[in-house]
Amino acid sequence: MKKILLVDDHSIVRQGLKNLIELEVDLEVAGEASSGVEALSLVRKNTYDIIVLDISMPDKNGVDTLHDLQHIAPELPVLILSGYAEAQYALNLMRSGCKGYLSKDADSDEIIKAIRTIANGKRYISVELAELMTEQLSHPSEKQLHETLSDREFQVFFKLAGGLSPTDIASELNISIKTVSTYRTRILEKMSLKTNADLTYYAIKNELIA
Amino acid sequence: MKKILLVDDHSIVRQGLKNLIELEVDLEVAGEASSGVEALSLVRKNTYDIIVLDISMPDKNGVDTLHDLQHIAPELPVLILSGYAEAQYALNLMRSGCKGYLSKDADSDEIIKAIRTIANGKRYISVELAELMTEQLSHPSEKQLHETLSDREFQVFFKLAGGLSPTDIASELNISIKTVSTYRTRILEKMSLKTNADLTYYAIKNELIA
DNA sequence: AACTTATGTAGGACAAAACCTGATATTCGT
DNA sequence: ACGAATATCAGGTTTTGTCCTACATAAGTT
Repeated sequence: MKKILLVDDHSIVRQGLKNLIELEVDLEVAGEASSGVEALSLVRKNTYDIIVLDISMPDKNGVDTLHDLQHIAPELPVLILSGYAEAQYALNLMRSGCKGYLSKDADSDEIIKAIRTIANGKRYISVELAELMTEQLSHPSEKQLHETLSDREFQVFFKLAGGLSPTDIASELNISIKTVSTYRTRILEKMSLKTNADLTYYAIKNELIA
Repeated sequence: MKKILLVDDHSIVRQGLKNLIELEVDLEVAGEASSGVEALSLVRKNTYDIIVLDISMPDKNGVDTLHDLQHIAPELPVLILSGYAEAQYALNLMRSGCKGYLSKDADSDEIIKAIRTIANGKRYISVELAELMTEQLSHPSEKQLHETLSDREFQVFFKLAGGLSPTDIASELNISIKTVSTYRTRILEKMSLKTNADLTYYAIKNELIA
């Protein structure tokens, strides 16, 4: 009987997972936490075979929680559940030591399968994630995404993220708009992003802009 | 027996809600949809007493779905479930005609209470929301910027902030790009902002997008 | 009722940006 | 030192988007 710790700030989600899990004879929900802090304290007190962790929680997000878990219980395997299909998040998390990453809209079977695989000490890689990883292998890096940018690219990235138009950027840097456009393409490519809004998003989340 | 239609792209969430609901003798889940499109088609075919709608869904987000629902079934009351912190959104959505607004981390009792209240033709206002509204009433001048947007403007604002191109938006809403552009101008004007990046920034800082 | 403002909608002219493609530099591994 | 990879730069073409204008209807005011 594998003991599972569920961590998600939404009780409905926990409820849903619990239900799924209780249909399985070899799995049981041995604990629930609605926050990262609570999760850490449970892990200190009890033993579990696997922890299912939501990445986006208010007080202490999944990323930080995962990070701390690596210290207090490095052997405890973690399955990350994500609300979004956030691509590169996944890779960062896998590198940070989680054993699997699934989007919340994965179907029930896949979730159960992932839990079981991970509880048995293996890694679980979804099809989407596998694709992403091979894609990333073509431009591998331990660096932060934006650190792989060249000097010039970073300049442009920064300005685009701040909402400057290509025209303005071109004139500030004394280069052609075409050039700016080329950099933009490369930046998006390197960072696996799609739109300027993604750049802004990234810059805010990484505190490159206030 | 009140018939409920659940709309959420995460099967786990539906599962969780279903469980809660099935403990109540007077409520039953009469349908489930995992997307806005599916929800609309179910609403055309069957009758329900209430629809519980997640705002953040991939194909057609809750804002748009709510908008369409007002046309095909103006009498059908809607309870919006939101993943994000209540506040911001709520007022816009209430104006757009939903009968209640709850965050997903509301506790079970509150969710059931909201469903029941709304299914009986009343509005459900959570304590937080009520506070917000009275606050608004006492200082009407201090409206959040985005609350001054019209229905349509808000739809477009949301999409622009998320990085959708005018072309995409036009096609999603079945209006001309020119119209989208007009809305954009009005949005920027009303909010005293300048660029799309500002919109993204605003949306992130105000937790309209995660 | 007359008048004003807000809203939803586009057309056309023009401007801007994206995309594809290709040319020089520059840097780096071995 | 030399070839490979990376960075810097743009032209041409096509796609997109913006801006200004306009109009009908709804809603609100005097």
